[in-house]
Amino acid sequence: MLDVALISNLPNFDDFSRPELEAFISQSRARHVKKNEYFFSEGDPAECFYLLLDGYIRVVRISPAGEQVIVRYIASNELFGIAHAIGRDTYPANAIATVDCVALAWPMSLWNKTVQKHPSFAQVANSTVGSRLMDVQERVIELATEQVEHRVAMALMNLVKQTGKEVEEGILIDIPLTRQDVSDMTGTTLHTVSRLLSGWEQSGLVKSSRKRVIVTNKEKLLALTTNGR
DNA sequence: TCATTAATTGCCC
DNA sequence: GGGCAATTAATGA
Repeated sequence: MLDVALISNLPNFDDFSRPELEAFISQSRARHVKKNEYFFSEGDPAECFYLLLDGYIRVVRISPAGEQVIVRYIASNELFGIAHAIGRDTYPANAIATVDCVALAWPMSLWNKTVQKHPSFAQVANSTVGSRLMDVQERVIELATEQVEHRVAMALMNLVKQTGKEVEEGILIDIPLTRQDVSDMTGTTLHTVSRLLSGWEQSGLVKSSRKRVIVTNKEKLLALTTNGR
């Protein structure tokens, strides 16, 4: 089976034997979701957990004021929709395909069994939950205390880490990314983001065009994330 | 080509 | 910095 070769190297499956892995995968269903369509919405019953094979997903919540907030992006080979790992039976946010995506979906009823039987899987699940929690906490502090310029620089660096792709001019953030998206991540407005990016483009830190951002000077951008004032 | 969606900029708070 | 409006640019049907 093609899928086995694709994922057998992931740390999630270190302690699966080949037949175990094949059996596990045979219980999943491949789900293709087109750009801008939903894997699931906030509050939906958490019927499945997923492993993203290809694409990028943005995790979005709607604030009480009705504004959309991009909580994070999910890249390929990450688990998502793992509501049971945090003791929920509904999904805590919307998961929207940023580009065309392919994921494997397992019925949530398999979650407990899998975690109990396979420490490697449990460990990846735990560290996924843990590092996402850390991210959220860091961002709450950031939003409350840091300058906008600092936050935007931080958001771009995180995207570089997750989705960065080497190109001639620098590192491309490999998802369609609008100014609006960046402002939804950093709690600013698209205007401010546009102005910041224009300024950075002038000084040679980034290069941007419609839905595309290339970081041309990672060091300087990184410097903005550490002092920022 | 036209309609839609994104991005920029200037002005004011 | 944010909000708004006008303008321009890119894109996809």
